[in-house]
Amino acid sequence: MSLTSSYSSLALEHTLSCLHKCSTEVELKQVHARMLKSGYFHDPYAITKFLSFCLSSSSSSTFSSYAQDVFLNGLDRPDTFLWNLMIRGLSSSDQPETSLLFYHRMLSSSATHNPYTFPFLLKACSNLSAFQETTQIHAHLTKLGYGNDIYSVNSLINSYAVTGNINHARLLFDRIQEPDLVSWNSLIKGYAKAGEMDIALTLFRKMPPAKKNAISWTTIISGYVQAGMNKEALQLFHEMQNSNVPPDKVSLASALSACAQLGALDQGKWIHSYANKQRISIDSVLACVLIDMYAKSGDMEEALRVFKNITKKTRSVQVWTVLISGYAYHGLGGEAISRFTEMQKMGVRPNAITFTAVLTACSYTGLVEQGKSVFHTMERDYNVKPTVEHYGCMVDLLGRAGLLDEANRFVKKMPVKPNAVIWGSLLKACQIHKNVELGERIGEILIGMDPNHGGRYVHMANIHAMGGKWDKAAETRRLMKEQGVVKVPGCSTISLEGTTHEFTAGDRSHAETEKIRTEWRIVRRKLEENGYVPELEDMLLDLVDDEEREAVVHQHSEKLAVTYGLMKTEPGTTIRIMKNLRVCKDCHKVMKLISKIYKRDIVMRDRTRFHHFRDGKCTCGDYW
DNA sequence: ATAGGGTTAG
Repeated sequence: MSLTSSYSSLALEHTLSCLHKCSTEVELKQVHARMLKSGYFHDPYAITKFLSFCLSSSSSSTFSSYAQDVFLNGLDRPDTFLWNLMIRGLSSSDQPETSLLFYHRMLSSSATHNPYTFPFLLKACSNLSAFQETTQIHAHLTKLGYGNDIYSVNSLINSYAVTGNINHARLLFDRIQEPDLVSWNSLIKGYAKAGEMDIALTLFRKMPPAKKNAISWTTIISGYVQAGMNKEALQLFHEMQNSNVPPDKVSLASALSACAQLGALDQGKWIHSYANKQRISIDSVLACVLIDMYAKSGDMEEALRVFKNITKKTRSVQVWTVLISGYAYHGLGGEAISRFTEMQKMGVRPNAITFTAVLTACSYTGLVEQGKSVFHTMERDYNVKPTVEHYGCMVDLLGRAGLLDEANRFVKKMPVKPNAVIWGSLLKACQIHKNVELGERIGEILIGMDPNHGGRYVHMANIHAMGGKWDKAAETRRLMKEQGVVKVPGCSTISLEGTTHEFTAGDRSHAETEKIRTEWRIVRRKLEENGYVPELEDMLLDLVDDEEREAVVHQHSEKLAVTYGLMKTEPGTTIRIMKNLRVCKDCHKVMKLISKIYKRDIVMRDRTRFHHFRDGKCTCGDYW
C-alpha cells in the first residue's frame, strides 16, 4: 500500500512497538482498538504485523485466539497472503489442528491459491500424523499444478514418511529427476521411522557425499537411537567426525542419547567437553540429554552440576523432569521430592511424565504418604489426568510398602484396565512380602496374559515354593519349558580406562578368566570370614541341590565384573557396573559386603534402577 | 516455503 494514507509511517511504527510490549490480553485489546481507530486495519502491512505478533511462538495462546477472531470477523475478504500467514503462523506455533481448519476455511472462501502454504500445511499434517489430510492436500496441490514444486514434493515425502506411509514417500522420491538434500533426508527419515534401518543406511550410503549435511548425519544417527541400536549410532557418530561435516548441537544431542542408554560415561563426557570446546551453548535439549547421560551412567553429582550451570530459563519442564527421574532411579526420593517442590515454586508446570518420575521416586523410597498426596494433586491442581503409568506407580508404591490389600483394592477400583506391568508389580510385592495366596492368584492372571514371558513363570514358581508347594513349583517349571520360554543370560559390563569388559554368567571368554576366578575365590573366603552365607532363594528353579545352586550363583556375571574391578582399580575408586537383568539376592548381598570390607563404593546399574553400595549398605534399602 | 535432537511405571 502506498503511503498516501492519512497517518504517518512513524506513528504506525510507534503503535507497533507498543504492540510488541503487550503481555496481557487487556493491553492487546487496547492496542487493537487504537489501530482500528487510526485506520491501520486498512493497511495490509499493519494487519500483517498485528497477526504475526499474536501468532508468534513467544506469545501466549490467548493472543493466538484473539488473532483468529480478528482475522475471521474483523477483516474484509482477507487475501491469499493473509490466509497463508494464518496457516503458517498456526502451524509453527504448535496449533496444527487450527492450521488445517483455516486451510479448509480458505478453500471455501474466495481466496486464490499460491504454493507457499503447502509446506506449512504438510508440516501441520506431520505434527498431527494425519495421513488422510496429507492425501487430500496432495491431490489439491496436484490439481493446482504445484506437483513438481520441489518444496511441496519434499514436504509431501516428509508427511508420508512420518505418517508411516513410506511407500507413498518412495514413489514421490523416485519420480523426482534430481532429488535434493531435503528429499534424501526426508526419505531416510521415513525408513528410519518405519524401523527399516538397513534400507535407511543403504540410502544414506547411496546419497551423494557432497550433499550430506549435519541433518543427514543426525537423521541416521537418531534413527539408530530410536531403534535401540545405540552402538551403531555411536559408530556412525564417529564416522561423522571423520567426515567433512562437523557435528552441531543436534548431532551431539543424538549421540548423547545413545550414550545415556548405553551408560557410556566416557564417550558422553567426551561429547560434553567437545561441546564446550566448540563453544556450543547448552540449550534445554542438550541439558536434558547431558543430565540423562550422567544420571544413567551413575554420576548424579555431574548431572546436578549440569543442571546448576544452566540458566533458569533453560530449565524447562523436561530438564526438571529428567533430573527428578534421575533421583528416582537412584533411590534418592527425598532429593526428587525437594526438586519437585522447587520446580513448582519456580512456576514450571509439571507434565504427565514429571508425575511419573515423582511417583516412581516415592515408590522406590517407600514415601507412601507423599506419593498419595502427589497423586491426588496431579489432576486437581495441574489438570493432568492419571494414565495407566501413574496408576501403575501407585500400585507399586502400595505393594512395595507391604500394603498388599490396599494395592489390590486400588487395582479393582481404578478407572483403567490393569495391564501386565501392574499385575507384575503386585506379584513382585507378594513375593517380597510373602503373600502366597494373593501371589498365586495374580500369577495365574499374568501367565494367562502373556504366556511367553519367562519371568512370570519364575515368579510364579518362586511363589509356590515360598508356600512350600514344591509340586506346583515343579509343574510351573515344566510349563515354562513346554512353552519354550528362554531365559535371557545375565550380562554385566565394567568400563576401565575406556575399554568395556563384558561378562556373561558362567562365561570364560575373558582373556583373564583364570585370574578372575582365582581372585573371586580369595574374595569369597574373605567374605565368609565376615559371615557371608550364600543366599539361594532366587535360585529355586532348574537346579537340584544347594551345591549346584551355589556353583551357579558364584558364576553370576556381576561377581566376575566386581572381582575384575577390584583387581584393576586403585583402592578407594568407585566401581561402576552395569547389568542387563535385575540383581539376585546373593549378588546384592555380596556387593554390600565388598563395599564394607574393601571400603569401596560400588555403583551398579540394574535393568531398572541403580544400587549404590557403600559401607555395607545399599541405597535401595534392600527393596528392589 | 521443505529435512535432524529431550524426560515416562516393572
